[in-house]
Amino acid sequence: MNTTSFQELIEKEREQRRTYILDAAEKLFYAKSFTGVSMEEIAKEVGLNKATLYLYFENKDHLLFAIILHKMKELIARYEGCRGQDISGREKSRLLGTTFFEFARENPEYYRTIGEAGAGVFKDSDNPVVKRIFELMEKQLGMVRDALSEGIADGTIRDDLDPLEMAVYLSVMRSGIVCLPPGWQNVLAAGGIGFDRFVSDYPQFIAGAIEKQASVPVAEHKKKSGTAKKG
Amino acid sequence: MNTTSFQELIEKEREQRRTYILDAAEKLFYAKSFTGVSMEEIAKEVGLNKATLYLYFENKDHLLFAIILHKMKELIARYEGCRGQDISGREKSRLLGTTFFEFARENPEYYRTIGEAGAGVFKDSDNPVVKRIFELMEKQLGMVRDALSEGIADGTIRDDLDPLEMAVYLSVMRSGIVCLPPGWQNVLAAGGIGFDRFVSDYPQFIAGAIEKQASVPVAEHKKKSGTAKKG
Amino acid sequence: MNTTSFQELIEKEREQRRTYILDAAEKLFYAKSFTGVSMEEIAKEVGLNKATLYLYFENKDHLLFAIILHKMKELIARYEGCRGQDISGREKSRLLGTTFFEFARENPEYYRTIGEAGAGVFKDSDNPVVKRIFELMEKQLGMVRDALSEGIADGTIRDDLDPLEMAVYLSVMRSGIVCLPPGWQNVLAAGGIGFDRFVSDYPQFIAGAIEKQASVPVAEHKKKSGTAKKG
Amino acid sequence: MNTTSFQELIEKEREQRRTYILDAAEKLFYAKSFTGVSMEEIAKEVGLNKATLYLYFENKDHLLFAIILHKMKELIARYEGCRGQDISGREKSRLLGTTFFEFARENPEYYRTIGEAGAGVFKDSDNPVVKRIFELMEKQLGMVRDALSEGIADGTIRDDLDPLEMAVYLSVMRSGIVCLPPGWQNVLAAGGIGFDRFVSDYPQFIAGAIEKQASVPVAEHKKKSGTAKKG
DNA sequence: CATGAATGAGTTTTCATTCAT
DNA sequence: GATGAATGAAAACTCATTCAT
Repeated sequence: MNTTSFQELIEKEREQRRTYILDAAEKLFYAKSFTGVSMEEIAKEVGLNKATLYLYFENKDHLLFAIILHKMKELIARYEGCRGQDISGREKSRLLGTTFFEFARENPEYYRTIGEAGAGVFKDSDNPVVKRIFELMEKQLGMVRDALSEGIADGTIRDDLDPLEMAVYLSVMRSGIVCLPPGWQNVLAAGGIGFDRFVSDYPQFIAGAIEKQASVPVAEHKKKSGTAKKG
Repeated sequence: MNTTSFQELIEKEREQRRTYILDAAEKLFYAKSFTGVSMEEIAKEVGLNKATLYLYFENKDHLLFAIILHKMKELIARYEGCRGQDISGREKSRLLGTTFFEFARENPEYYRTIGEAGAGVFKDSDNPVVKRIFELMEKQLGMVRDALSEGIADGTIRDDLDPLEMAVYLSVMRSGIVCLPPGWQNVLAAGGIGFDRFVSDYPQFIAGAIEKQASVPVAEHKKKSGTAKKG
Repeated sequence: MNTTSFQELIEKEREQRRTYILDAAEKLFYAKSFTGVSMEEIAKEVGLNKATLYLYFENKDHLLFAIILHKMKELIARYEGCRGQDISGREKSRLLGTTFFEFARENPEYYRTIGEAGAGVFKDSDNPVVKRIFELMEKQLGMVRDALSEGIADGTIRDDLDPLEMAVYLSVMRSGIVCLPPGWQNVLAAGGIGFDRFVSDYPQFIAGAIEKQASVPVAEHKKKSGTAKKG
Repeated sequence: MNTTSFQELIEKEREQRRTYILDAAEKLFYAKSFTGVSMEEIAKEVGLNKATLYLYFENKDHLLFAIILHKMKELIARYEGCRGQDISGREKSRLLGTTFFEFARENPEYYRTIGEAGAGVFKDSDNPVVKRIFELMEKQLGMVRDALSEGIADGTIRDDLDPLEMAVYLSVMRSGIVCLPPGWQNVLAAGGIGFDRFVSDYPQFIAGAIEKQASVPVAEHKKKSGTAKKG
């Protein structure tokens, strides 16, 4: 019995070719930058004619969009893998963070690339692909927010801030870390702190910002007025 | 008595013209983007010949460098204005944060612009100007770190993390916030959280991450299995 | 009884598809221009593959040729409909003119399109299709000429000019009118003369150029020096 | 005494270079067609870099515009040379016609070229250059109309048609003649009528269409049936 | 017959940069 | 010092056309 029709085979092959192109483009974008790579180069890399690329992607922008879409879906899939576990909201949030950093380590140049491509690429917000990207962004943030909401409900996450807001703080932080500009990276290194340690110390740093505290932190004390400098 | 020599006068004029050019370039870069603006446009804006720009700046890149340098110096100057106040390290750190956000609000496009210009601009790290920029980055971070160190010393800042590391976490967070990508900004807005609130809530969020805690946070507990949801 | 063989059926279908393509191409050419329309667009319009078009027309040029051929045949058919009427050569010539303008009004974009496509399309004058077009041009002109000849014979058309030559003058004029460039059209409009009036006044204008005059026109006389202004 | 300032010299040189470019472009456009010539070719022809062309003309279109403008001005200048002569309106109109054909013979490819370029080039009717072209068109037509008006006044031109309308008829005819498509040209040749004769016979042809007639033309009469349907 | 895929050659335009004056 | 002129290199995108299936 023929389970895959001829049509499906054709379609599959086409999809594969698209993937080849995408992979080549991705590789080149990472090596240089989005604007730094020409369609010509990409074409040469895949061994296709420049014009052929336009049969698969209507735009240079759309190449980037496709990459972004792909990566977002992958990350969301991993996030979804974290669902349904019997853990506290706090744990779940941490798990999402770990998942993210794992993903980022596997795609070290991805975030830098889209950061540099700049928001200008998404200018045409009517474009369905751009819309889809925004939707996925929302979905991703929503998953982080949901974990936090659970944590608020189960008392493991602070309840004095909006969970969506916190989700964005966390996301900003996480992507900021994986995109750490070389200047800062150098300073850290000069201070004896490698990038890996920087990443692995992060959960400890952020914990206090999101967990529900048993009691109030040590009160502020004026350096001046205070007789005791430290206690 | 003529205290300024002829040479100095010449020099001063030259400096002034440099500033004119820089101002024009800045304005245009913000309005479009670094790559989106041509030397031609800048020249037209200042009313000079395109070639003349090259008498003041060896490169288009150097225009950007000069802007960055200028802004960094300005911010550092403000940071320095925070020194010598008789406040706790915690307070000082907060003050630096506030200073930063104030500065960012006054230069709303600056961070976006250099973010989009991308790290690629700094490729030539042998260039003395690039080196200088990296030095100032280090200096800036150093000032944040110093405030944190003071806080560690006076017991207002947690002492289980390296202050330099924390300084970078904070910087990442702060610049991430002021460069919040439109996608996330939209999601926040959809959730009823305006950008201003997002910025002003930030200190409350981050406080727990940097302050010294009086006691351990609430322990993790199983969400489901736990009889008590919240204790 | 089956009078049409299988072969003929096939042929008929093929002819039909050719017509579909032609119609689509015509429509698009009129809407934009010959060069402004791509084979891709035409293919999409008919719902066929681009390559398929080349099974029916060896060239993009040949698409235009076929359209021209078709239109010429149609016009010739109408011209032929004017034959055999019991009217003077003068009347017949006028009738042909009316027929032409009627045809032009029904195909408002046709003449503009081929005008813009330019004579360059017919460069390859060895091509049989191009030859055929030239033949039909000749035939068309011949019909106008014949009407004029009849008129010369019956005394309704001036006899001091070669009828073929006059036929070309008339044709030039007619096609010039239906292709009136927008610039002139605007000037006319500004002078209060609409295009329709311009067309309908034409016969009155041209009449004097072709009819046999009973007597010599008023002699030229000096405007200023002349004592008598008009004789 | 220096009557031409340095500025003027510079300006003059620039103008000269513009003219060089224009001449080259004109030559090439005539040899092929407007769309058939690339900026590259033009640049090569003048021995300049492609980019340099854009310093003198903002567009490929503007190259054509400049050529058109130049030619129109030249023709208008010649038309103006026909003014103030002490001749009848009829004579003046004829003179303008002769002037036009002379001009056209000196610029044999010009009219064909702009005809083929098509009205599409003037799409952007807001463009000041396009506007200027339209103005000159109007001016040109106006001059023909004025001659006819004079003729109407002095009784040498028929007075039953609007002079502007007649001016357009004449202009259509004239430009149609100089742009005579090769197909028709061939037919004429086959009939033993060379292009030159075709042009030189034209005044005789058109005379009856514009001159005031002393009497009514010979009435129509039925060719065959003879008895006269119309009396 | 029909088509999906592929392409080579081209097009206009842009830009940072240099150099003679 | 300032500039008008010039340019080489590139870049994104298009299109008529071919060919294997």
